[in-house]
Amino acid sequence: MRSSCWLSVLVALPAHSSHNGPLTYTSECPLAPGSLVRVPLGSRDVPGIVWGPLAAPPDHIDPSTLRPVTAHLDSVPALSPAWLRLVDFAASYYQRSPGELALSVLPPSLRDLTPIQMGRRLRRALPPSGAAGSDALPSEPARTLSPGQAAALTAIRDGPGPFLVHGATGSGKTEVYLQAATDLLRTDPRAQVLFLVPEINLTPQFQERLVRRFAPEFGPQAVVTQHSAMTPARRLASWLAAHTGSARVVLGTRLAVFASMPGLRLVVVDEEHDPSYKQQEGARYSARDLAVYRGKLEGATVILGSATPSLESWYLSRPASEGGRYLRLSMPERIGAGALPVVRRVDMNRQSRHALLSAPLIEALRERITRQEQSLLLLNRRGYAPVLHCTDCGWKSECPHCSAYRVFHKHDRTLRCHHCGFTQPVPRACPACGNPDIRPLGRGTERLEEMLAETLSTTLRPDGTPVRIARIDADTTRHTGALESQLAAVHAGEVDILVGTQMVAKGHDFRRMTLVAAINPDGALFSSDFRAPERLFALLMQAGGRAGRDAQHAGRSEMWVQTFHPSHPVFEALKRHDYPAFAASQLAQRAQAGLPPFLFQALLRADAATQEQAQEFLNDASSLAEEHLAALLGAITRYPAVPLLMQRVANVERAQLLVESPSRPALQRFVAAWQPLLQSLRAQPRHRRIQRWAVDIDPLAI
DNA sequence: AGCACGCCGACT
DNA sequence: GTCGGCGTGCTC
Repeated sequence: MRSSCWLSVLVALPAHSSHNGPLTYTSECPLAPGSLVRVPLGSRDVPGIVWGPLAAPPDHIDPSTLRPVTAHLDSVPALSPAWLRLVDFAASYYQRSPGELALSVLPPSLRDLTPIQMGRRLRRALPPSGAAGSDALPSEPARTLSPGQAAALTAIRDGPGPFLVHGATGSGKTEVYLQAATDLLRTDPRAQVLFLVPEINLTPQFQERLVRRFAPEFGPQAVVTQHSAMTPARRLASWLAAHTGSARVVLGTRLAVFASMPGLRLVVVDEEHDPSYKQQEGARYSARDLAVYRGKLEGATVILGSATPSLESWYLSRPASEGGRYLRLSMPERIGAGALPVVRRVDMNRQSRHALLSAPLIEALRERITRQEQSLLLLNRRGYAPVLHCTDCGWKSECPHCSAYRVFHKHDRTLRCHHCGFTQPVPRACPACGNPDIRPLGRGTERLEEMLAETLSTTLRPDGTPVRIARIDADTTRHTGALESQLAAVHAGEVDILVGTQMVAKGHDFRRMTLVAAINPDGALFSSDFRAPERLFALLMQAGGRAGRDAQHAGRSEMWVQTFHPSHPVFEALKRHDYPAFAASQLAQRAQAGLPPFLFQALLRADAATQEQAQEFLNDASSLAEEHLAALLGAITRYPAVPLLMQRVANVERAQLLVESPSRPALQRFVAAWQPLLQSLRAQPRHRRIQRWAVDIDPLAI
């Protein structure tokens, strides 16, 4: 047997290993780019992806040391050139090795199975869909479009895009996506459509709707889902269905932006402003931004949709005459259910000093109970109280491992760190001075639920039974299925007042809910995070959208905001449901302060045992850039290393260094040239104590 | 990232 | 005398 040709092959070596490009192997027969193979690497046998044929082995290497490809997974068709180009772009843009990125976005079974196991797996046909029981769902016909929807759909059919569909909750954005998709699926029997959503378990209604709409016309296997929480077998089956073209519609989370789809014609990014589209570890890619790039690469239409777009996308959708690159499609009217909720601000300066619930809000809750309507109270802190403190010596429940307080959870009497998980029983007396009088400080959802029960203990429902209060947060939904069953109870009308964190503000329609109240949203107003107001506005708009979607209750539904700053511009804009005005004022501030989207940012982050070690590494990296990359620094601003806001987590000190530039290409060139310097710096004995370092391009928080 | 090779402490 | 600690260094 003789090996007659050379191949470059991607393997999962990280960017900060000495060589991170494709490796060269020999093969008896030429293999197409995108073929899945297994190759020897040191003493291991690892999965690889054929990058391309090589006319001759690279000259820096002795050809006789080259090793042959071990196996070819020929039961799986090769990945397309377009897919390889997407991976190549993403790897270079986010500063990772192409091999590491490519292998990390494929289903694990594709990496782990040998050709024989794969062949066996493929013969044992498994229904690919994650949407089990789809045939039981009644079909849903296309709906008649409002003028606004029809105009948006026409624009999407005509133009190349990308499109930013801006429409309030209930304006019918989804129907526009569905009809745009239906068009393409009907015209071209090979066409495929990709729907991206922030969190799949928060949008079961969306998933059902896709199945009801597309399964009757395009077959029960036409819709598949892709997200990382699926079992390996299902994930593989879904991936293969998309890869072979048998699935026409793929619904997935950010990972699905890398779904292999040979017939991709349309990508929809729903709730495009949602931060979960940005991967927060490993390759820190933005699935929304990659979706736009992928659309351009493959000639597929891209639709971004939101009621509260990210300021980046909003700015990119300014008029083309001003440099905009997306086409903005606005759908202002709320269809069917009618009016948007009335926004009411409660000035907490006029309420009794430590009241968590203002008197008018309590009154409004009582009214809802009388009318047998539901209310939702949002408080973004789980647990009973965020801190426990000693009235005598001032001790506070700090976490010994993190720069954070441990949260008091009353139901199991524990102090828990929400960052590292460190949990202890609540001490009987102050650990510092022995004083038995230790008290909770501040309020979380658990305490709100308790206070509410006390406050309403004498209030009865019309049938004479007590008020039913439920709480949904990360603590009550720890077990699988718990979230679904609790939401089902709310939908079934078994709950009068729902207390929850922001996890209940997303995705769900609560038909009988006529009151949504933000209990204490002020924290975000004066946060050091410049994106905090944007996130607050999106959250409150989205939360308000939960209310009154049922025509029967429309017009009576209200969004309440308890605040010490009732005239703050965020709340003024919210009151008018005026996202464009809010965006305009935020953009003006961003432009003046020199912040994104008017410039581009990258973070260099480092973890070490001490803050000094971490910062030393970053500042040395900065000096190294000064020394060696002077020619690239023209349009670049570097800042000194600073501790992260959450400085220490699980005994690891974290620091970061911000780099920014008004020019994205200039920032790219600089960071790419910096990378090898950073690797050599990390290898120096002086920086041996650095535990991890990473580059974050377009960071969401600084 | 793995995994081997390599040179120093507590165990059968 | 070995088992094993994790510090450097290489992987086509």
